[in-house]
Amino acid sequence: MADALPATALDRILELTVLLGEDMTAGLAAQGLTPSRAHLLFCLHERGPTTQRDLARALTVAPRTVTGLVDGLVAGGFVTREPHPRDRRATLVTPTEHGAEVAAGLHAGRAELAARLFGDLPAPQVGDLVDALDRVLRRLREATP
Amino acid sequence: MADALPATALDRILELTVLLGEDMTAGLAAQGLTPSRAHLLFCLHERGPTTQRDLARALTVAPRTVTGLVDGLVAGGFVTREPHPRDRRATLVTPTEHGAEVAAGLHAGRAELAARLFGDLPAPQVGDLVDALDRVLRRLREATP
DNA sequence: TATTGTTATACTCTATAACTATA
DNA sequence: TATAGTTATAGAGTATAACAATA
Repeated sequence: MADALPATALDRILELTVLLGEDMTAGLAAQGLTPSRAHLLFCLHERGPTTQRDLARALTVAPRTVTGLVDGLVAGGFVTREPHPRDRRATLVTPTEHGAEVAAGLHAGRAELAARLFGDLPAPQVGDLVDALDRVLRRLREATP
Repeated sequence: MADALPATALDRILELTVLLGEDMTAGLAAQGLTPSRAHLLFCLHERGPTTQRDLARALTVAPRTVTGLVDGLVAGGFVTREPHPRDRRATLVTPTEHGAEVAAGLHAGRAELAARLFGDLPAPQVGDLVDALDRVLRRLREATP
């Protein structure tokens, strides 16, 4: 029991991971999205219409996985598959109006959650927290390249 | 762009979530475990031989899910199903010698990871980090009961 | 010949419902 | 009647391999 502080810090982060995951998954489910589909939709929101191939690369996921995710998003009315104007093999996954609104909402929701979690803290404390997390992230990347 | 600091803090935590998850999943996979199976094995390590029913309660998971997880752990030689001494309906999931060793290793690995991430930081800084995370966790629990 | 997206197959995790054996 | 664990079925996410159409 010489130094339990690091272990406590890790415990808190793991707990935060779980709670944050549950919170976000529940919020997404309320809109008819799974985390993976939301990730794809969000990606689309940033990049505009994109081929499935490029989506697979952007999400570091197998092409087959994108087929399934897009199938689900099409069924839910979030995106459509449009023909690529110059490559008849490819399809351009394109957000519908509804999909674009939801994606914008996700973006706003993220800022809202951040405000809920950190908005009340004095800025210097949030700054210190960010610095500490940066250090931890750096160490994690060093050991796991 | 009035106050991007909370958003940055959330970004860091989400990134940490992803990296930590990958790091742990890879470590578990190297030992032939998935995260869910490791969770069950770890639970068993803390409680000793346990019925599947109680495992389902402890992991907040459907009984059927426990059947599948235990099937996998039995196939991997981590646990066995032993008859319950007083209730012939129930089985006591029991770690094998190998399973107990792996579980102990998981425990040690967690402390190691904590040291890797936070061991070099001065104790007061780690303390501040824990405090900040506690505050965030409290807010998350308040809003999501 | 290389690339895009598909079908086919398989595995993990999860859930609900119906069933068996036991309490 | 209630409980423990199973089978049966289902759906999400992921992966690999083989294949079609197109480049």
